[in-house]
Amino acid sequence: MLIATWNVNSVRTRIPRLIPWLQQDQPDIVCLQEIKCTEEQFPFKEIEQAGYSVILNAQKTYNGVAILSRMEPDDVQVGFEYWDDTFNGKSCARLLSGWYTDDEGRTIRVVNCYVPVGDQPGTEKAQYKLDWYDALLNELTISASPDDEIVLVGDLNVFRSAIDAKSPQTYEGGPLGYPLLREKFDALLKWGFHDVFRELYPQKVDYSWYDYRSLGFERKDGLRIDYILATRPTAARFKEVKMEIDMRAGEKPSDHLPVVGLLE
DNA sequence: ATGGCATTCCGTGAATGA
Repeated sequence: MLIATWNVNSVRTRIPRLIPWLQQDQPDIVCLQEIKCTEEQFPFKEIEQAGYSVILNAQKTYNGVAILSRMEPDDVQVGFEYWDDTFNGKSCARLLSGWYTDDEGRTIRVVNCYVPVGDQPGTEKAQYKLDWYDALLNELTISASPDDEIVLVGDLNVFRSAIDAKSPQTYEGGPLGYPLLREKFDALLKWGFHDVFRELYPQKVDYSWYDYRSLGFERKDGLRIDYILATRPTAARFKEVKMEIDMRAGEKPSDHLPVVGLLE
């Protein structure tokens, strides 16, 4: 089974890249972030015609997450159950969970996250990001066990260490990499998640995002900020994780590329 | 040291992103 995560930076704009990719790779479960549209605006027709069911936590203009799947979900949780995800008085659509049963009858909980980007450490936006991580861990602590089959994926907006950045000096100490933020990420690992890519490939240098503004892709200057995390029993079944670098090239790419895991 | 590109909207520049 293939499980993918992709920050598409507008699902409507990305349809000409998304549909051929779905048809070619045939991922079984696809978690999208930054769909940037309401449910009414969502391109159901094209995606359903490609053979996918859709669940949504949608929002006008900003954020928004979706899970596409070749099988129907058994259950859905839209957003947080135990926290009000609001920033500057506006409700944010950044979290969506679905439960899926594979051919062998195993049910997996898939948690799709679009973590706030934040801002320089110490700012209000940075605090919202740290609070978001706390709320996510709280949800899991209440409603799940590290022995469950769980895959937590998405744009987690943090790079773990120097190996996850081409120019760590550019990004170190900024919105995506400082000690307090990494403590929050590490708390997920401590709870029981495994960074599947890094555990499969301890030395591999691969990035999931390249800045549009500084022509990061052309300079091969990226960050690994999109992740597939899994609990122990599930992590042990991942045989491969691939960054789809070709999707960053060509016409109208997202600034993020799809990360695809092969689950046996 | 700076800015650069892409996306959205009751838009014609501002806000947001990482």
